[in-house]
Amino acid sequence: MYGMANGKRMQHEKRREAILTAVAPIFARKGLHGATTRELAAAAGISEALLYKHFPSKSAIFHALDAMETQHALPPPGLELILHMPPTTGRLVRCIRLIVTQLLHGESDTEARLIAQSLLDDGDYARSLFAKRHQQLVAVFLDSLQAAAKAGDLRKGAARDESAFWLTHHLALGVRLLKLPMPVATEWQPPEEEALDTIMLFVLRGIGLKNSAINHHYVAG
Amino acid sequence: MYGMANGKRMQHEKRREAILTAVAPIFARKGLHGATTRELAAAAGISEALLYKHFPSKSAIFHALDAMETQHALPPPGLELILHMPPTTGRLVRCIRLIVTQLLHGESDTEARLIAQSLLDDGDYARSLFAKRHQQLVAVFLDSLQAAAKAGDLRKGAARDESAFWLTHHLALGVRLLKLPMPVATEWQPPEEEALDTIMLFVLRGIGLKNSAINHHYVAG
DNA sequence: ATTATCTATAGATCTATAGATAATGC
DNA sequence: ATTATCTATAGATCTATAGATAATGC
Repeated sequence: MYGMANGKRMQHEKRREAILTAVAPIFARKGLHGATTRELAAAAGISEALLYKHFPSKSAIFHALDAMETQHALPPPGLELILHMPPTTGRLVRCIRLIVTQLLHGESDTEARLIAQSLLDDGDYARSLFAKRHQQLVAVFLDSLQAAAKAGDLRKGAARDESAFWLTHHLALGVRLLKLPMPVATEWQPPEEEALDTIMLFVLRGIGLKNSAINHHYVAG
Repeated sequence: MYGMANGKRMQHEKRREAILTAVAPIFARKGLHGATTRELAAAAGISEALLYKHFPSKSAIFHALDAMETQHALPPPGLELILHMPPTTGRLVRCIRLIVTQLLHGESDTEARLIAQSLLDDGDYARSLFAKRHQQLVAVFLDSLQAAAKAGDLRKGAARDESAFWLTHHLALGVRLLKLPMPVATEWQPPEEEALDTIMLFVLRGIGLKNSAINHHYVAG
């Protein structure tokens, strides 16, 4: 019984990608050390030997996966739109909504788990993913924050630097990570739409927007 | 060369605790599956065989560790004080500061990692830890929020339910988890005091406190 | 006499490779 | 003829246990 098991033979490059895609949930759940080559091969529907035709070691697969995920990390839908808007309070609100929804709903469990795994390890993956994702977004955020300040939409004492961006980011990421296990790890479990709304208002107030600006630029739901 | 290696012989119960304490950083970093019994024994300074005199399996050690950490989870210093204050805006601010500092500075890397490991697994540990830690605190928080509302210290639209508590909690936890890897996984890296201050102000605004109330009840640094 | 501890090891599992086979492409 | 794939397996490591020894407590 030598030869192919399932009759599907792929080109080298295709197979390589298929492996990385299939293997992601395993690494995401168990981490580099917890995942076994047997599990990885089973998930990819191939023999363990074939894994090693494509990668020299288990950790090479893991790092190739990180690289692929980073490369495939698309700018969130809606970024293009925002990039070409003039800097205003309205753009600031859209920018924040973008960050929050991307982390909260735009990310699969597997992606979120890979971030958490990275934080428990050397952080390389999280760092390069954030760098790639938010490079443009931070600039847009700061521009718009500046504009909001000039328009008089910020309360006294509101921060004008990137801290507001990163607190928004970290809050959304924190909420996302706490939703990972089943059942969820927190008592606070509102339905999706309500959660988004609550977080958005918390953040908009948190960065120092006045009520008038919030009411004008943010529409719930 | 049979017998003792380091000449230290302990009573059963003492040794059990010593094992769990010594083993915590290993499980925290590598997780249940990533840690090997060899590493665990080495960390505890004993033979692998002795591990199995105290616990029936590796995962039993892991769960015993979770149980110990949950049990040892002390109410944060300062809780006692707050419990006996009358519900006011001032108490609300102290309560928030307590949550934030406990997560941000009151928690070792090992403890924070165990939480993250739990979120990647079944979440049981995180859930029971939070339940134990915050049981009293949530009630205090809600009381005080109510009082702040009555005193006219809340802006229009501010939430009156536990969502404010949990967003505070999740933000602080998120920031803490992102600080785990070396180097840190985020571009935003202010010194400790500045970070605390920035987060506190973000949260106090986020839950809807008016500027007057913030200025009156929160003193930076 | 009891018990805390060790060394040694069995058996399972895991990582990685060698060598064979079947599908593809010329 | 090349290459994608498999089976089989070596060698390392891992989990857990058996059986021996040394310290403690009576």
